[in-house]
Amino acid sequence: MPDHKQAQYWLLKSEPDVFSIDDLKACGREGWDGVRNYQARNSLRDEMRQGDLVIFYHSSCAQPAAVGLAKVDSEAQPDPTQFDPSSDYHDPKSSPEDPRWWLRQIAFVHRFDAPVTLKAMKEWEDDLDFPLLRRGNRLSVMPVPPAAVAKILGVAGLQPEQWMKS
DNA sequence: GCCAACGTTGGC
DNA sequence: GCCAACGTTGGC
Repeated sequence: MPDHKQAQYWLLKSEPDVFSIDDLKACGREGWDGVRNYQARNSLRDEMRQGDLVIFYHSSCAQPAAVGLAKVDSEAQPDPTQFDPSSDYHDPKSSPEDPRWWLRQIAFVHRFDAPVTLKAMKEWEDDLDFPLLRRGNRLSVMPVPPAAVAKILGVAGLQPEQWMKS
């Protein structure tokens, strides 16, 4: 069981062509819909807590990198796109009585002055237990160990203590 | 319940 | 564009 007093940290992947850190900065807050992987769903629905810090990551682009910070800004909500036949994320096997897919509202916090690239992170010791750095990882929502958060913040020129206190 | 086929992710 | 990794599907 997770200790619900303990701060937790997350990484959310987004393709910048679709939704970038600048898009989040512009709108301020966005429902993180369209997640259709059960492990990621479980993180969204069961493990995140309102206020948790999020590392925003750009994937499938020229320079994959952590590009900023956000925070979990709601309790879990059913993802409405699963019930919308016109949506790419429609799931005919799900029902409003027993939703299969969930989302959280995500709020913008900070855009890094310079991205913390995947290339740079791969230089780190691999005892961090950071899922992003594991081979073949495709999770779009994943926990980040505090040591990795501190490293990312440090490379981004931020004071870890300022952002990581719970 | 097994597992081959298939689709998707995502770095390169 | 390539391809490794991995999740899902569906026949049996």
